[in-house]
Amino acid sequence: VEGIFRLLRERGGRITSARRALVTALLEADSHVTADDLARTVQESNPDVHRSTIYRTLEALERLGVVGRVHLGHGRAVYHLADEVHQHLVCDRCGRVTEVPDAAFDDLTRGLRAAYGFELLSHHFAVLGRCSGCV
Amino acid sequence: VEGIFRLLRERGGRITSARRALVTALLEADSHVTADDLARTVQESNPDVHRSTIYRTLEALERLGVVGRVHLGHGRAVYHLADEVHQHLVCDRCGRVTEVPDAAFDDLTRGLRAAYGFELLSHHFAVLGRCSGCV
DNA sequence: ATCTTTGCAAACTTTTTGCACCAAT
DNA sequence: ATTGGTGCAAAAAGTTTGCAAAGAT
Repeated sequence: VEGIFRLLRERGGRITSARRALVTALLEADSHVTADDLARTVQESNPDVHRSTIYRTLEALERLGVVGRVHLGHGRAVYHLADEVHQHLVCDRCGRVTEVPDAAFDDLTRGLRAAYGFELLSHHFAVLGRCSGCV
Repeated sequence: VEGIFRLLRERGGRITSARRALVTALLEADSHVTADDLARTVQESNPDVHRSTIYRTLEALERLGVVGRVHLGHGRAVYHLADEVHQHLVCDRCGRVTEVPDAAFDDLTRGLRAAYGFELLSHHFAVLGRCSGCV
Protein backbone atom coordinates (compact mmCIF):
# COMPACT_ATOMS: atom_id res chain seq x y z
CA VAL A 1 0.00 0.00 0.00
CA GLU A 2 2.43 2.62 1.21
CA GLY A 3 5.12 0.53 -0.41
CA ILE A 4 3.62 1.26 -3.77
CA PHE A 5 3.73 4.97 -3.15
CA ARG A 6 7.27 4.78 -1.86
CA LEU A 7 8.28 2.91 -5.00
CA LEU A 8 6.60 5.52 -7.15
CA ARG A 9 8.31 8.37 -5.37
CA GLU A 10 11.70 6.71 -5.56
CA ARG A 11 11.44 6.67 -9.31
CA GLY A 12 10.57 10.33 -9.49
CA GLY A 13 6.86 9.69 -9.69
CA ARG A 14 4.26 11.77 -7.95
CA ILE A 15 1.38 10.82 -5.77
CA THR A 16 -1.82 12.39 -6.95
CA SER A 17 -5.37 11.92 -5.80
CA ALA A 18 -6.12 10.02 -8.99
CA ARG A 19 -3.31 7.60 -8.26
CA ARG A 20 -4.28 7.21 -4.67
CA ALA A 21 -7.83 6.39 -5.69
CA LEU A 22 -6.68 3.94 -8.34
CA VAL A 23 -4.39 2.06 -5.99
CA THR A 24 -7.19 1.91 -3.45
CA ALA A 25 -9.54 0.58 -6.08
CA LEU A 26 -7.02 -2.07 -7.03
CA LEU A 27 -6.61 -3.15 -3.44
CA GLU A 28 -10.34 -3.34 -2.90
CA ALA A 29 -11.05 -5.12 -6.15
CA ASP A 30 -11.36 -8.86 -6.06
CA SER A 31 -8.77 -9.63 -8.66
CA HIS A 32 -9.32 -9.27 -12.38
CA VAL A 33 -10.79 -5.85 -12.92
CA THR A 34 -10.94 -4.13 -16.25
CA ALA A 35 -9.68 -0.62 -16.84
CA ASP A 36 -13.30 0.33 -17.09
CA ASP A 37 -14.19 -1.21 -13.75
CA LEU A 38 -11.36 0.72 -12.20
CA ALA A 39 -12.40 3.92 -13.91
CA ARG A 40 -15.90 3.58 -12.55
CA THR A 41 -14.70 2.87 -9.03
CA VAL A 42 -12.25 5.74 -9.07
CA GLN A 43 -14.86 8.08 -10.45
CA GLU A 44 -17.15 7.40 -7.50
CA SER A 45 -14.79 9.45 -5.35
CA ASN A 46 -12.99 11.41 -8.05
CA PRO A 47 -15.48 12.04 -10.82
CA ASP A 48 -13.09 13.98 -12.98
CA VAL A 49 -10.50 11.29 -13.40
CA HIS A 50 -10.35 10.45 -17.05
CA ARG A 51 -10.09 6.99 -18.55
CA SER A 52 -6.79 7.91 -20.13
CA THR A 53 -5.38 8.64 -16.70
CA ILE A 54 -6.45 5.20 -15.59
CA TYR A 55 -4.64 3.64 -18.52
CA ARG A 56 -1.55 5.73 -18.02
CA THR A 57 -1.38 5.04 -14.33
CA LEU A 58 -1.88 1.33 -14.85
CA GLU A 59 0.92 1.41 -17.37
CA ALA A 60 3.15 3.15 -14.85
CA LEU A 61 2.30 0.63 -12.16
CA GLU A 62 2.90 -2.19 -14.58
CA ARG A 63 6.35 -0.81 -15.30
CA LEU A 64 7.01 -0.76 -11.57
CA GLY A 65 6.02 -4.40 -11.44
CA VAL A 66 3.19 -3.60 -9.09
CA VAL A 67 0.31 -4.64 -11.29
CA GLY A 68 -0.07 -7.24 -13.97
CA ARG A 69 -2.19 -7.20 -17.05
CA VAL A 70 -3.96 -10.32 -18.14
CA HIS A 71 -6.28 -11.32 -20.94
CA LEU A 72 -9.14 -13.50 -19.80
CA GLY A 73 -10.96 -13.63 -23.07
CA HIS A 74 -11.27 -12.01 -26.43
CA GLY A 75 -12.06 -8.62 -25.06
CA ARG A 76 -10.63 -6.21 -22.62
CA ALA A 77 -7.57 -6.76 -20.52
CA VAL A 78 -7.86 -7.15 -16.78
CA TYR A 79 -5.47 -5.93 -14.16
CA HIS A 80 -4.43 -7.34 -10.82
CA LEU A 81 -1.86 -6.70 -8.14
CA ALA A 82 1.34 -8.46 -9.04
CA ASP A 83 1.72 -10.21 -5.73
CA GLU A 84 -1.44 -12.17 -6.28
CA VAL A 85 0.14 -15.06 -8.06
CA HIS A 86 -2.51 -17.28 -9.44
CA GLN A 87 -3.90 -18.54 -12.66
CA HIS A 88 -7.30 -18.10 -14.19
CA LEU A 89 -9.32 -20.94 -15.53
CA VAL A 90 -12.04 -19.54 -17.71
CA CYS A 91 -15.04 -21.62 -18.63
CA ASP A 92 -15.68 -21.71 -22.31
CA ARG A 93 -19.40 -22.16 -21.76
CA CYS A 94 -20.49 -20.09 -18.78
CA GLY A 95 -17.58 -17.72 -18.39
CA ARG A 96 -16.95 -18.67 -14.79
CA VAL A 97 -13.45 -17.78 -13.64
CA THR A 98 -11.68 -20.09 -11.23
CA GLU A 99 -8.53 -18.96 -9.54
CA VAL A 100 -5.85 -21.54 -9.13
CA PRO A 101 -2.71 -21.20 -7.08
CA ASP A 102 0.42 -20.91 -9.10
CA ALA A 103 1.68 -24.17 -7.65
CA ALA A 104 -0.66 -26.11 -9.93
CA PHE A 105 1.63 -25.05 -12.75
CA ASP A 106 4.86 -26.10 -11.13
CA ASP A 107 5.20 -29.31 -13.09
CA LEU A 108 4.53 -27.51 -16.32
CA THR A 109 7.10 -24.90 -15.42
CA ARG A 110 9.71 -27.56 -14.77
CA GLY A 111 8.81 -29.42 -17.95
CA LEU A 112 9.09 -26.42 -20.21
CA ARG A 113 12.34 -25.42 -18.60
CA ALA A 114 13.82 -28.87 -19.12
CA ALA A 115 12.59 -29.41 -22.64
CA TYR A 116 12.79 -25.96 -24.17
CA GLY A 117 14.86 -23.82 -21.88
CA PHE A 118 11.79 -21.72 -21.55
CA GLU A 119 11.35 -19.89 -18.31
CA LEU A 120 7.67 -19.51 -17.70
CA LEU A 121 7.17 -16.07 -16.25
CA SER A 122 3.55 -15.43 -15.65
CA HIS A 123 0.54 -16.54 -17.48
CA HIS A 124 -0.70 -13.37 -18.96
CA PHE A 125 -3.48 -15.28 -20.53
CA ALA A 126 -6.23 -17.43 -19.23
CA VAL A 127 -6.55 -21.14 -19.59
CA LEU A 128 -9.74 -22.02 -21.38
CA GLY A 129 -11.85 -25.07 -20.80
CA ARG A 130 -15.06 -26.31 -19.26
CA CYS A 131 -15.78 -25.85 -15.61
CA SER A 132 -17.18 -28.61 -13.44
CA GLY A 133 -20.71 -27.27 -13.79
CA CYS A 134 -20.69 -27.28 -17.58
CA VAL A 135 -19.10 -30.66 -18.17
CA VAL B 1 -9.16 -29.54 -47.50
CA GLU B 2 -12.15 -30.92 -49.32
CA GLY B 3 -13.38 -32.06 -45.95
CA ILE B 4 -13.74 -28.46 -44.90
CA PHE B 5 -15.89 -27.69 -47.90
CA ARG B 6 -17.98 -30.78 -47.33
CA LEU B 7 -18.55 -29.72 -43.75
CA LEU B 8 -19.55 -26.26 -44.85
CA ARG B 9 -22.01 -27.59 -47.41
CA GLU B 10 -23.53 -30.02 -44.96
CA ARG B 11 -24.45 -27.16 -42.70
CA GLY B 12 -26.09 -25.23 -45.51
CA GLY B 13 -23.03 -23.14 -46.19
CA ARG B 14 -21.87 -22.14 -49.63
CA ILE B 15 -18.51 -22.35 -51.26
CA THR B 16 -17.46 -19.06 -52.72
CA SER B 17 -14.22 -17.97 -54.29
CA ALA B 18 -13.49 -15.86 -51.23
CA ARG B 19 -13.87 -18.88 -49.00
CA ARG B 20 -11.82 -21.07 -51.27
CA ALA B 21 -9.03 -18.51 -51.21
CA LEU B 22 -9.20 -18.11 -47.47
CA VAL B 23 -9.01 -21.82 -46.79
CA THR B 24 -6.08 -22.07 -49.17
CA ALA B 25 -4.37 -19.21 -47.38
CA LEU B 26 -4.92 -20.93 -44.06
CA LEU B 27 -3.44 -24.16 -45.35
CA GLU B 28 -0.42 -22.42 -46.77
CA ALA B 29 0.17 -20.26 -43.72
CA ASP B 30 2.67 -21.42 -41.17
CA SER B 31 0.43 -21.33 -38.15
CA HIS B 32 -0.55 -18.20 -36.33
CA VAL B 33 -1.66 -15.71 -38.94
CA THR B 34 -3.63 -12.60 -38.21
CA ALA B 35 -6.83 -11.72 -39.98
CA ASP B 36 -4.84 -9.06 -41.71
CA ASP B 37 -2.21 -11.49 -42.93
CA LEU B 38 -4.98 -13.63 -44.34
CA ALA B 39 -6.69 -10.67 -45.93
CA ARG B 40 -3.48 -9.70 -47.69
CA THR B 41 -2.85 -13.21 -48.93
CA VAL B 42 -6.40 -13.66 -50.15
CA GLN B 43 -6.34 -10.30 -51.87
CA GLU B 44 -3.34 -11.31 -53.94
CA SER B 45 -5.63 -13.56 -55.94
CA ASN B 46 -8.98 -11.99 -55.11
CA PRO B 47 -8.39 -8.28 -54.69
CA ASP B 48 -12.01 -7.44 -53.97
CA VAL B 49 -12.39 -9.60 -50.91
CA HIS B 50 -13.12 -7.32 -48.04
CA ARG B 51 -11.69 -7.59 -44.55
CA SER B 52 -15.16 -8.05 -43.15
CA THR B 53 -15.58 -11.13 -45.29
CA ILE B 54 -12.36 -12.50 -43.85
CA TYR B 55 -13.64 -11.99 -40.35
CA ARG B 56 -17.03 -13.44 -41.14
CA THR B 57 -15.60 -16.47 -42.82
CA LEU B 58 -13.15 -17.09 -40.03
CA GLU B 59 -16.02 -16.88 -37.60
CA ALA B 60 -17.95 -19.42 -39.64
CA LEU B 61 -14.96 -21.75 -39.75
CA GLU B 62 -14.45 -21.33 -36.05
CA ARG B 63 -18.05 -22.35 -35.45
CA LEU B 64 -17.40 -25.44 -37.55
CA GLY B 65 -14.44 -26.21 -35.36
CA VAL B 66 -12.11 -25.97 -38.31
CA VAL B 67 -10.05 -23.04 -37.17
CA GLY B 68 -9.04 -21.79 -33.78
CA ARG B 69 -8.46 -18.28 -32.62
CA VAL B 70 -5.62 -17.54 -30.26
CA HIS B 71 -4.18 -14.50 -28.58
CA LEU B 72 -0.41 -14.41 -28.61
CA GLY B 73 -0.02 -11.03 -27.04
CA HIS B 74 -1.81 -7.84 -26.25
CA GLY B 75 -2.79 -7.17 -29.78
CA ARG B 76 -4.52 -8.91 -32.60
CA ALA B 77 -5.82 -12.43 -32.55
CA VAL B 78 -4.23 -15.10 -34.68
CA TYR B 79 -5.90 -17.99 -36.40
CA HIS B 80 -4.79 -21.53 -37.05
CA LEU B 81 -6.25 -24.77 -38.31
CA ALA B 82 -7.84 -26.61 -35.44
CA ASP B 83 -6.07 -29.88 -36.09
CA GLU B 84 -2.75 -28.32 -35.32
CA VAL B 85 -2.84 -28.95 -31.63
CA HIS B 86 0.01 -27.16 -30.01
CA GLN B 87 0.76 -24.46 -27.56
CA HIS B 88 2.58 -21.21 -28.01
CA LEU B 89 5.35 -20.09 -25.75
CA VAL B 90 5.90 -16.42 -26.30
CA CYS B 91 9.08 -14.77 -25.16
CA ASP B 92 8.47 -11.75 -23.05
CA ARG B 93 11.69 -10.15 -24.22
CA CYS B 94 12.23 -10.93 -27.88
CA GLY B 95 8.79 -12.05 -28.93
CA ARG B 96 9.97 -15.38 -30.24
CA VAL B 97 7.18 -17.93 -30.50
CA THR B 98 7.95 -21.55 -29.74
CA GLU B 99 5.43 -24.20 -30.63
CA VAL B 100 5.07 -26.99 -28.16
CA PRO B 101 3.14 -30.20 -28.66
CA ASP B 102 0.01 -30.43 -26.64
CA ALA B 103 1.43 -33.40 -24.77
CA ALA B 104 3.62 -31.09 -22.71
CA PHE B 105 0.41 -29.99 -21.03
CA ASP B 106 -0.90 -33.44 -20.25
CA ASP B 107 0.10 -33.37 -16.62
CA LEU B 108 -1.44 -29.98 -16.16
CA THR B 109 -4.62 -31.21 -17.81
CA ARG B 110 -4.81 -34.15 -15.46
CA GLY B 111 -4.05 -32.00 -12.45
CA LEU B 112 -6.73 -29.43 -13.16
CA ARG B 113 -9.24 -32.14 -13.85
CA ALA B 114 -8.50 -33.88 -10.56
CA ALA B 115 -8.37 -30.79 -8.40
CA TYR B 116 -11.01 -28.56 -9.94
CA GLY B 117 -13.10 -30.68 -12.25
CA PHE B 118 -11.91 -28.34 -14.93
CA GLU B 119 -11.65 -29.80 -18.38
CA LEU B 120 -8.90 -27.96 -20.17
CA LEU B 121 -10.06 -27.48 -23.72
CA SER B 122 -7.55 -25.56 -25.68
CA HIS B 123 -5.21 -22.86 -24.70
CA HIS B 124 -6.58 -19.90 -26.51
CA PHE B 125 -3.88 -17.84 -25.06
CA ALA B 126 -0.16 -17.95 -25.12
CA VAL B 127 2.12 -18.83 -22.30
CA LEU B 128 4.48 -16.00 -21.55
CA GLY B 129 8.01 -16.31 -20.35
CA ARG B 130 11.63 -16.00 -21.37
CA CYS B 131 13.03 -18.06 -24.18
CA SER B 132 16.35 -19.83 -23.92
CA GLY B 133 18.11 -17.03 -25.78
CA CYS B 134 16.93 -14.29 -23.45
CA VAL B 135 17.50 -16.04 -20.13
C1' DA C 1 11.20 26.09 -10.39
C1' DT C 2 11.01 21.87 -12.27
C1' DC C 3 9.28 18.09 -14.18
C1' DT C 4 5.36 14.83 -13.85
C1' DT C 5 0.65 14.00 -14.34
C1' DT C 6 -3.87 15.27 -15.92
C1' DG C 7 -8.03 16.25 -18.79
C1' DC C 8 -9.56 16.64 -23.12
C1' DA C 9 -10.18 15.47 -27.68
C1' DA C 10 -8.87 13.09 -31.21
C1' DA C 11 -6.53 9.27 -33.38
C1' DC C 12 -5.79 4.49 -33.73
C1' DT C 13 -6.29 -0.52 -34.21
C1' DT C 14 -8.92 -4.39 -34.46
C1' DT C 15 -13.32 -6.30 -35.03
C1' DT C 16 -18.39 -6.11 -35.73
C1' DT C 17 -22.72 -4.89 -37.96
C1' DG C 18 -26.73 -3.07 -41.03
C1' DC C 19 -28.01 -3.05 -45.44
C1' DA C 20 -28.92 -3.73 -50.20
C1' DC C 21 -27.24 -6.57 -53.77
C1' DC C 22 -25.27 -10.74 -55.59
C1' DA C 23 -24.56 -15.52 -56.03
C1' DA C 24 -24.54 -20.71 -54.83
C1' DT C 25 -27.43 -24.32 -54.43
C1' DA D 1 -36.44 -19.52 -55.89
C1' DT D 2 -34.26 -19.59 -51.74
C1' DT D 3 -31.22 -18.43 -48.49
C1' DG D 4 -26.67 -17.41 -47.42
C1' DG D 5 -22.54 -14.51 -48.67
C1' DT D 6 -20.47 -10.18 -50.05
C1' DG D 7 -18.90 -5.31 -50.42
C1' DC D 8 -19.33 -1.13 -48.51
C1' DA D 9 -19.48 2.20 -45.10
C1' DA D 10 -20.07 3.12 -40.72
C1' DA D 11 -19.98 1.94 -35.83
C1' DA D 12 -18.15 -0.25 -32.03
C1' DA D 13 -14.77 -1.44 -28.53
C1' DG D 14 -10.47 -0.81 -26.30
C1' DT D 15 -6.49 1.69 -25.97
C1' DT D 16 -3.06 5.26 -27.04
C1' DT D 17 -1.33 9.95 -27.81
C1' DG D 18 -0.39 15.23 -28.49
C1' DC D 19 -0.97 19.15 -26.16
C1' DA D 20 -1.49 22.86 -22.95
C1' DA D 21 -2.79 23.54 -18.25
C1' DA D 22 -2.56 22.01 -13.47
C1' DG D 23 -0.18 19.89 -9.71
C1' DA D 24 3.48 17.55 -6.80
C1' DT D 25 7.93 17.91 -5.16
